[in-house]
Amino acid sequence: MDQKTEAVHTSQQILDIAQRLVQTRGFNAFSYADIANEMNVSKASLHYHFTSKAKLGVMLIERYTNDLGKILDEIDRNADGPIAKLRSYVDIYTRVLANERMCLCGMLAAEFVTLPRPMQTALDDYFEANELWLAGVLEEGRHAASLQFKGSVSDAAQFIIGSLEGAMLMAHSHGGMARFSAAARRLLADFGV
Amino acid sequence: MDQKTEAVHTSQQILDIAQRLVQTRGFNAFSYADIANEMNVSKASLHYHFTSKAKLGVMLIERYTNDLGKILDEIDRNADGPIAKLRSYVDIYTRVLANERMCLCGMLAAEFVTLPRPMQTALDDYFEANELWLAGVLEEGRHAASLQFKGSVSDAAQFIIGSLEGAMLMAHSHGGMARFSAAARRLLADFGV
DNA sequence: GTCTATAGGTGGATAGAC
DNA sequence: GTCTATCCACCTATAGAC
Repeated sequence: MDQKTEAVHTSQQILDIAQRLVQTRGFNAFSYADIANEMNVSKASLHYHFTSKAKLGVMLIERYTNDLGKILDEIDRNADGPIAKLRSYVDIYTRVLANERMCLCGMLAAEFVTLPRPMQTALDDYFEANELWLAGVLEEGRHAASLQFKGSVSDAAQFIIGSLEGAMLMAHSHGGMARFSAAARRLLADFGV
Repeated sequence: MDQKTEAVHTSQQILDIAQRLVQTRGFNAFSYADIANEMNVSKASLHYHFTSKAKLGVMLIERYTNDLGKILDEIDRNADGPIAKLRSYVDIYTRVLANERMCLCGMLAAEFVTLPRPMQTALDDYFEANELWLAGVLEEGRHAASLQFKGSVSDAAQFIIGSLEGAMLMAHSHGGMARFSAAARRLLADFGV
C-alpha cells in the first residue's frame, strides 16, 4: 500500500472508531485518547488526520449523511412501493440498534446546544435529508392510497423521525430491541402498514 | 432565617441550577464551576452540599421523579377521565419544552452508558413510574372505551413515552414548539383523542 | 457554610524530532 | 505519518483557615 492509500485507510479507521464512540457515549464523552488507545497510536497522530475535534465531528456527520443517502437511493431503486420503502426505512434504525448503538445524529441532537456551529449546521442537513425523503414516500403513498394518515406529509415525516429516534433512545437504555420493535410496529400500523 | 433553613434553600438552589444545565446541556457538559459562577460562590462550597457530582446527579433524578409523582397525583385527582389524563400528561412535556428545556431524564437517557450506576438505577425508576401510570390510564380508557388502541397497555405506554421524548428531542434542536405540538396532536389522535 | 489553595487527573492542541 | 514532550485550560475533589 502506498502512502496515500494508507492515509485514507487510517482516516477511515479513526472515523469508524469515533463514530462508534459517539453513538454509544456521545460527542462530549469521548476523547482523542479513547481513539488513540484503541488504535495503539498517539493522540498527536490523530491530530494529523483531524486537526480539531470539531472538524472530526463535522466529518462524522457528513459521512453519516452520505451513507444514508446511498441507502435511501438503494431503497428507491429496489423497494416496491411506499409501504416497502417505509419498512426499509425503519429497518435502517433497527440495524443500528442491533449494533447496540444510537443513531449518530439522534445522539448529537441531545448535545446540540453544546456542539460547535459547523456540527449544528451539518446536523440540520442530516435531518432535512431524512424529512425530505420521507415526505416523498408519504406523498407517493397517499396518492396511491397505500398509506393512510392525516395532516401534512411534512408533519407526518417529522413525527416518524421523532418517534423512531425516541423509541431508539429509550430502547438503548431501557428495554432493548424488543421495545424498539414493538414501537416500530405500532408506528407503521398508524400509517396503515 | 436560621442555618438549617438557609442550608435547605442553598441546596435547592444548586439543584435548580444544575437541573436547568442538565436539561439544556447534559450531565457530561456542565461542571461545578458553571453552578458556582452563576451563584457567585466557590466550587468548594458546592461540595459541602453535594460531596460528589454523582450524588448531585442522583438527587436531581430523585427530585424530578418525586415532582412528577405529585403532578400525576394531581392529574388523578382533577382530570375527568382517561382522555383528560392523557392530555394532561402531554402537557407536562409541553411545559418543559416551553421553558426551552429537554426532559431531564430524556437527556440523561442519551448519556446513559456514561452515567454512574446509582444514576442509572434512579433513571430506571423514573421511566418505570411513567410507564406504570400511563398503563393505568390506558387500561382505564380501554375499559371505558374512551381510548382506542391495539396491543398491550405496556407496549402502548412505552410507545407514548418514546414518541414524546423523541418529539421533544427533535423539537429542542430542530423545529421548536410547533413541531412538538404537531407530533403530540398526532400521537393523541392515534389513541382516539 | 463559605472561603483559598491545591492536588491529581484529563481535555484538546502544538512543536519539533524522526 | 508517527512519535515524545509539553502547554494550558479545565475537571472533580479535598484540606484547612475563617
